[in-house]
Amino acid sequence: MKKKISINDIANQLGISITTVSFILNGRAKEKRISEALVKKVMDFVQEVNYKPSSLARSLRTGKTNTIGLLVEDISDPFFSAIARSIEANAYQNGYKIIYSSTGNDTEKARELIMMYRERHVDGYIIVPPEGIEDDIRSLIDSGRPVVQIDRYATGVEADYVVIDNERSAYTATQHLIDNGYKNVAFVTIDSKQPQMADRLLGYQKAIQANGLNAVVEEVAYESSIQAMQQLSGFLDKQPQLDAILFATNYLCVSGLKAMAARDHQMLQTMGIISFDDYELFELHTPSITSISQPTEQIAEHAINLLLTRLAQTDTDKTQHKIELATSFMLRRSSLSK
Amino acid sequence: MKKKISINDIANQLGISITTVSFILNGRAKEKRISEALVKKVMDFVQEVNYKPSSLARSLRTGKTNTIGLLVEDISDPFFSAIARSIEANAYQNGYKIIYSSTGNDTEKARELIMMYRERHVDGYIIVPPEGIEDDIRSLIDSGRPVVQIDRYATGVEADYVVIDNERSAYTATQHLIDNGYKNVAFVTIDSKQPQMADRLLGYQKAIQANGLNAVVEEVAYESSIQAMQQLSGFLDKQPQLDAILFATNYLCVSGLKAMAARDHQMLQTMGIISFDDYELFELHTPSITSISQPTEQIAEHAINLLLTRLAQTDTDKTQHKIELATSFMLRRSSLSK
DNA sequence: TTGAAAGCGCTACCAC
DNA sequence: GTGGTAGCGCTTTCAA
Repeated sequence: MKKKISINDIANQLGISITTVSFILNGRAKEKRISEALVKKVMDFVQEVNYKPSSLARSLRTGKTNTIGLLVEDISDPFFSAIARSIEANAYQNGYKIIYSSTGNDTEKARELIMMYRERHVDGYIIVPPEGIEDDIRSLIDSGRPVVQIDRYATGVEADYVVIDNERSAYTATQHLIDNGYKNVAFVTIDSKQPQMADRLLGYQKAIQANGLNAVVEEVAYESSIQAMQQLSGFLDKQPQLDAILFATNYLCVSGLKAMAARDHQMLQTMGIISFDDYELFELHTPSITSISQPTEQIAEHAINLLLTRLAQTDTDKTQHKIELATSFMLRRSSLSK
Repeated sequence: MKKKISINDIANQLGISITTVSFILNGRAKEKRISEALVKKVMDFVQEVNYKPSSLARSLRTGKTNTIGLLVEDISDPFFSAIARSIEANAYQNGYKIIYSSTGNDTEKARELIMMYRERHVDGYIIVPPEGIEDDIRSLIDSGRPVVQIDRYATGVEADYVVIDNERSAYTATQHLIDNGYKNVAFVTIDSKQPQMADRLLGYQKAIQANGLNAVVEEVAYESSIQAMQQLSGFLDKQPQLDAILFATNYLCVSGLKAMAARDHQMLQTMGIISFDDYELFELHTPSITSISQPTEQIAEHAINLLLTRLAQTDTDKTQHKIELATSFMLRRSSLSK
């Protein structure tokens, strides 16, 4: 099979030095004014023996691995896997490979993973930061490794980020429910102080306040779908006056739908429902579920572009780029007046 | 920050040779009978300066990168992302990192990706093989790189694989529909000759035949959800006698559900429906959708174990391991007699 | 028990 | 225009 041919072999076979071969291979032939004939000869030979430079040796020498570390909360979540898919496509187009991991939103695990990536000499990072990871991100930046955060951001860290307009989206959704005649709108969220959730809460609260209504907020300590369903079931019992719910994430909404379906099928028909993050089958649900859809492709594109730009520039630009994207309101049945 | 300390620095600081340091670091102190005192001294110092060996240099030297290449059809598909998640967890536990890509079931792209992985000196491969990739996989195996295929397998290649019992699952599902009184059961599949689809078709056909019924098979040239929906809509028009459908994949089922919902909401209630691959919201659909659920965790576990075993053994064991797992039949409303 | 030194394959500085 | 050669940081054989 492939006898693992090296640059040395090429040079020997052709009776020239490896330096020359290296220059030609790296497209610096012109610059070094190497004759066209030689260039062609080398290129042809390289083709013929199907020589591929060892990226390992190159990386060892240059310190660059052309690898990007992607750290999401959970790769099996449709929102994150959609982003992963776009990032991957973009990265490969630019000669970068992705190595990924799921943090499970666990700070310790995320910390370990960052260490591993560091050891592996990952060139840049795209991270969905869990709480408490601030110092690690800062340390990455300080040592010259670019980091782009997505979906949320660590507070007090000067790292680029790409997020959505959470407050406005929540406000609009809440107002929409109110406009459709709902008077007792609850907000079901997770037990987290991270900015994306804080902003969604804020948007909800502002809309409720602007309309002189009462805010009802339920924080779910999300551990499993079943446990969340139970908590939500209890919540529905205790708040019989509710006529609408805004869910802060799609998996909370799914748990909520299950809780309602299990209790009382009628409730599902009359309750006003909106979910953050779209889900393919929301459209097919009865009633179809209105959602706030995040532009996954745009998020991925901005993130990778930001990162590639930083990777390309040699000087360490300290300005922090903050990108906030708009969401799409997917209007369906569940939020209309009943 | 971290001044990138090397094994040389350690040796210098401690006034010993790098050989000794290397032995200690690689746990060969006993074997080399290095004094306890020295070992402790070195370990302490390593701790203190937080030294991490360069995996790059080590890889260059040893030829091992502790990286596994994962090639799936589409990482944003819930089935594949669930598998990816499990594989990742397992791999990390064993000191391996994952680098992944989506092939989009495109042979050319898959081929390129395998080349890239090869250049990167990936130690082993877990692949969902598209059609026409046989030679590339064979070449990988021949050059001593272990490959485990999942979900399907390239015909005529002696590479390990982990799949499910497609024929039996399809047979059981079809028989279940017939048992519930459906007489005109169609099979909706994709335009592919790959073994997993061929086996599902076979199971369906055998069940139909065993019951003396007529087989109706529709092959969808899946390009997009919308296009699939249109084709299925036309199919439903042309086959008004149908009373049940077995879908070969979950995305086909989703398209089918959309097609039915768009045409005639009544049809959704009376048609017998079963889908391959479970989908979280199938349970919440009205009616809830019966499905054939694949054991993603088991698939991932077997795949990674197979691979790690091969990676561990030095001799090239030529016996091909073929693992066929059972599916779970998720009985819900859509397949019961109406 | 420990150390010297040869490479793994490549890039880039400096000579000619 | 082309070539010698010094490393990048590590493992491992051989010697002491």
